[in-house]
Amino acid sequence: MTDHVDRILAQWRRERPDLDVSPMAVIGRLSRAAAAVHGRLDRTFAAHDLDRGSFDVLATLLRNGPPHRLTPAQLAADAMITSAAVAQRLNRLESRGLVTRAPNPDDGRGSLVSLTAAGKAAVEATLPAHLATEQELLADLSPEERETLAALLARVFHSADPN
Amino acid sequence: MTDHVDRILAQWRRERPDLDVSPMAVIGRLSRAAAAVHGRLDRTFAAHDLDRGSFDVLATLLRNGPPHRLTPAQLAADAMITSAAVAQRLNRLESRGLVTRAPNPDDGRGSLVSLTAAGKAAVEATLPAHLATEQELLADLSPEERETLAALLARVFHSADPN
DNA sequence: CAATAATAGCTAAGTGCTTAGGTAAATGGC
DNA sequence: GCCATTTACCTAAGCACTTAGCTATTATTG
Repeated sequence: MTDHVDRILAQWRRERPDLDVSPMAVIGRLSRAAAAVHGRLDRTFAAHDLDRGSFDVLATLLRNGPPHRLTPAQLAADAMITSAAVAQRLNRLESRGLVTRAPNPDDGRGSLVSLTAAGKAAVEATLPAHLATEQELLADLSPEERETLAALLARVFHSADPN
Repeated sequence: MTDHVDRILAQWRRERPDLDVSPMAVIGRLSRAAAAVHGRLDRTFAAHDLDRGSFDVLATLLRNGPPHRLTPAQLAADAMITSAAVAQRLNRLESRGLVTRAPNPDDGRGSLVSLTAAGKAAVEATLPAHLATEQELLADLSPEERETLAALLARVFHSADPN
């Protein structure tokens, strides 16, 4: 019942009993859980010749519905990354023929990114395995516990990123 | 009461009602919460002329107690990173005079990393602000909720990284 | 309506990780 | 006691992000 974070806390309490290190119990486990989960998800993506960033872009285009077309700025906001990172993800995806870029007829500065048939096929082939991996990661939690965890994480997110 | 992840789930349910996307509610919020929390923590580190990786190494040495000395392998295991990443963190810290490397008398292959006085001062100066930031991130959660969150995250971690 | 400011998207350079692969020392089997 | 294997640590190269800074277009404002 005692994990790595428990041992870290015990060390702090021994060396610095004057400090309240209790928040580390939560934040430390948040970091480690996210890192471990990402490692596991990445294995599934790699098994389908994708990486997390590429899947993220393709899935965003797919779930937005036909005609599976978004601006780079929309993709950046959705993925919580910079527009420069989106440009580089799109370079990779475009060179693999999974998306195409076309000028935006409504805005001469912008472009529109579309899912190709191959891109749609790639994301649709990966999606069930990805969801199965996520199910597997949550298999030990009851529906109520999942609900609780999601709600608590949403509140932490809000504290870290108000607005 | 509806956040970005809720909107993502609604899109999936409209486009792909055949799929059970419920695990995304948890995993998506875990990713986003961790990213937002890291962003907030990094601001505090930057305000004290450190980055997360450097602070992590210095704090690990400090909380292990006198003589504040560990092997690179111990630091790698603690931080869940490769030994190559530790070597690079140590290069940076050593060049700033915050740690020193010395040959390990008990093992000719290895070295021992020690916190310098300047390194100890740097981490001790940063620690209270770091803990205050963590407290701030959890301010909206009751002690019971923090306990619940930590326990649920520990179980997710265990599913993602058994052993 | 011209000048200024803001916006969209890109490339280039910097950062910190990973994987790959090298060297040197310790360990284990025979 | 030797040789093969393992271990500890490192550098180098690759990767995906960030920040900085560019160009082109659109929006604003006097």
